[in-house]
This record gives sequence, structure tokens and C-alpha cells, in this order.
Amino acid sequence: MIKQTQTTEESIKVFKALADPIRLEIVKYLSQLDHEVSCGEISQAMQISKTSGSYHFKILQEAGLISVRKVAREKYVILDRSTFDRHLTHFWQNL
Amino acid sequence: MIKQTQTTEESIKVFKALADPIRLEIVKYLSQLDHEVSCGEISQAMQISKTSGSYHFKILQEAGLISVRKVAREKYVILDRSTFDRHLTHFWQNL
DNA sequence: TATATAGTTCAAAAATATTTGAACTATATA
DNA sequence: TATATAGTTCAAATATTTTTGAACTATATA
Repeated sequence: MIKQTQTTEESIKVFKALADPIRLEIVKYLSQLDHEVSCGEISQAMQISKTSGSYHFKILQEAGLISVRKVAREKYVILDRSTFDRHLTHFWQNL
Repeated sequence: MIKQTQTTEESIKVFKALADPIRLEIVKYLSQLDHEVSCGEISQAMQISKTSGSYHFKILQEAGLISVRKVAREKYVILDRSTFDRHLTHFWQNL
């Protein structure tokens, strides 16, 4: 049993990040693939501009919902499920 | 095992509703008491005006996170835990 | 070297969300 | 009946979020 701490601020960031249709679709897409995917591939799949993609990835990353690996020109993202667990799955425990 | 359906729109409403410090505090307060509480009592505990309270309760209600019972002049609210379960606790199952 | 590709940054515009106070409805009580 | 209480509604002001395109950095490739 692991003791969790999280500030209200962190939770707000997570809920804000999930409170947008594009970002929720990105999460759904990543959860189905369940491996690293490049930002370009995701932007294409979501039909959004790269500028818009860049904005939304930043918000997801700052909420801790995705983690990011830079490989040369490209950026690969993957879900960080521990953050979902902490804030969603174990919502009542950590409130 | 119960089959769940939920639209993206519903999920967005829930996450938006939780993406605000006042509303998250209201949820925390209600979860600790775990029984019906009047809007007035909550507004007082949160130190917000009744107008602001009214606004936030509406958003929580429209997201399905609280249910409401009107008794004469007063309005009593209580958490609807099934909505939290559907959208948070069982996030991955229902995505 | 020249050109293409992946992604970022910036500022302006547009869209949404929140706060505020005044006026309101409905019910309770002196 | 007069007054107080609980909560709603409205519109204006403010704050925050999202979109957009142009200019940019860094890397790859012809």
C-alpha cells in the first residue's frame, strides 16, 4: 500500500486537461494503441494543425497524463497511467 | 456486470465540473459528510456568495455529480457516486 | 548546400467560463 | 400583513482557454 499525496492544484490540472474533446480523443487514441506514438501521427489522426497539437500535448504533459520522449526531430508520447490512477481510478482514496 | 454507455459530451461535462477549485472543494466537503446538505450550508462553508453557489451547484448537477431535493425554501444536495464511478473510478472501462 | 520535415513559440482574435450585484420568486415566521 | 430567509435569474464585467497563422529551431535528406 503506497501513500499518495496530491495537491488540489494537481487535480485541477488533470481535470482541466481531460475537460476538452480533442484531448479526451487523444487519450482514447493512445489508450487503444498502448505504445509510444509520434505527435505528428496523433495530430493527423485527430485532424488538427500541428500548432493546435503542440498546445494540447503541452497541457496533457503538464498534467502528467502523458510522458514524452524526443527522438531527433520527432516527439513520441505515451500515456502515464499512474496519473490517471491517482486522480481518477483512486479518486475517493486520494481526495 | 452492468453495461455502461456514455457520450464524450457527458464525460467532458463531468471533467469540466471537477476542473474548478471551488467545485472540487464542494465535492470533498460532501464526501466527508456523506448525507444531504443544504446549499446555504455549503456556500457558507466555502465562503462564497449565494449567487456563486447557485452557479456552481447548477454545473455540478448538470454533470450528474450531485442530486438535488427541494424542501420548501431550501435545496438539499448529495453526491451521486454512480456518476463518479462511471467517469472516474471506471475510467478505462468506459472510455 | 539546398530543401523538406517535425515540432515550437508568439501574439492577436475568438470563444468560454466565472464573478458580481441588483432584482426577483417562493416560503416561513413574527 | 409585514418582514426575513433560501435560492434563482439576468446582464455586465472580468478572466481564462482555445484557435490561428507566421516566423522560428533543429534535424534529415537529396
